[in-house]
Amino acid sequence: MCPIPVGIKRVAESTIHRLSHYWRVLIALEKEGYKTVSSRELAQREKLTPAQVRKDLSFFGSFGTRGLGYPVTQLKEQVSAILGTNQTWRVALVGVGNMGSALVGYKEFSRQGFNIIKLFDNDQRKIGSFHKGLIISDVRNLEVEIKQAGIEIAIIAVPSAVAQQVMDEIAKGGVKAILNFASVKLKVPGDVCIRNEHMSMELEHLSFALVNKITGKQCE
Amino acid sequence: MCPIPVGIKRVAESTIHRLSHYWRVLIALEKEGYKTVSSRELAQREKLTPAQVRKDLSFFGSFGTRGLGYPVTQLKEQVSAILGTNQTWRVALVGVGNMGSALVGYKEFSRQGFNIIKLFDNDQRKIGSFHKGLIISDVRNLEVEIKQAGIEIAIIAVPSAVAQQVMDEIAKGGVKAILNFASVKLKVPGDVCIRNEHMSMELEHLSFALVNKITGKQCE
DNA sequence: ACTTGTTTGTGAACGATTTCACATGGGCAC
DNA sequence: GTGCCCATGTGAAATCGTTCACAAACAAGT
Repeated sequence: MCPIPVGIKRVAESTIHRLSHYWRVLIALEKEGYKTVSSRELAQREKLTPAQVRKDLSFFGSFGTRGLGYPVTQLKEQVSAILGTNQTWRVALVGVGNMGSALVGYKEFSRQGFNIIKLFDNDQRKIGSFHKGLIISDVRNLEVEIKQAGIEIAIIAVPSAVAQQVMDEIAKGGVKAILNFASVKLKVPGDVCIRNEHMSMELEHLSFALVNKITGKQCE
Repeated sequence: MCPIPVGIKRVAESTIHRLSHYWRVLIALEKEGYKTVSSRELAQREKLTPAQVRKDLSFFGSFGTRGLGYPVTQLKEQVSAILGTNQTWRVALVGVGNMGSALVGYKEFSRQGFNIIKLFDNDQRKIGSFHKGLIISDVRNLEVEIKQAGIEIAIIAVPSAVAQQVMDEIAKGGVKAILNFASVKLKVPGDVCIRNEHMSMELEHLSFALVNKITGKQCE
């Protein structure tokens, strides 16, 4: 909702989101052999305006060369450092059900440095068993085991009814970043950052679009 | 990005999103026995301002009674009609892999009227077999079978590399609403509405928050 | 019926984000 | 070294979204 303080200035939520896009484009450009790239080219690939690209980047520093553009590899690394994707993160996943299992197997997470290293569930039949090489721990030990493993990010993939409860334990465990797949609004301590992945809401947006005959670009 | 024309006026993207939230709250309120609800109460439950709630709703009509508030059941139904969740939708899922399987089993979709009635994959070993009661069709028949089944919404859960290709077939099949789980920007015809579920990007947002020591509320 | 209290609906003010437009400065050719 | 070209970086303007503040309207009580 409100902008995010970084240092003194404030970044727009949307800027961070676009940064993720830039990062992906830069990786692609590097593969394609580009040495430098202009804000125009970068913008075209993401259907944005060149001005937007320059504003976004200039917020974090002066990465380009006038008359030339941005050095691809270098910018890629700088964006990566800003996003924190130049390091690996220790991730715990709570709820090894339908969705949870899929997320454990989701290659892209680990490929980008998000390593799921702990699994939790409340089902006695699952606890103690292995899932894709990881043992499933009892959710009742969340707080302790999260601390021991030095978990930095937690993914909540439990039924909505117990999500808040799980959330509270995770917070007690000192985790400051949470990705929530349960479709409820969770109460979080002031120093915890939570992102919601509300899949049903995206479908509702689509049905809204269909009912109201929204077209194409206007819908994203 | 840009606002969405509904009739003549334009709705903000964020308004639609909040409408989904209101709908959920209204369902809960109805269960709790509320007959009417004020914008203040509604706002509190979603951590918004009363003015925001009134602006959002007033965009679509005049649903409340001054001095009293909004009639819960009636408003719930009106919001539902606006969102298109008062009807059922025929959904196809392409890519019965890790994520795809999880989505088929995701109860909340069907509970809200989004019925996955067709599955597609390109893996010969899967084609023809049953998955949760649905037969898996050959992705090469996408266009035809989608038309035959009268599919209205498609979910793309295939590897990024083939997502665009699948997208094109879906568009040929006449589907106007797409939920995309592949982490690439897809080119879509002007009259197709696409929503992206980029899970890695949410994690990147979290790692950004951790690196930059963003706190709590500022992060959502 | 009149008055009082409450809450909606909305124009106007405000704040945030995007786009514009141009001065600035580096590369490159001669 | 000089001059031209080009793309960045950035204030200023425009657009978009949120909040404020209040008039209008309805309910309830007397």
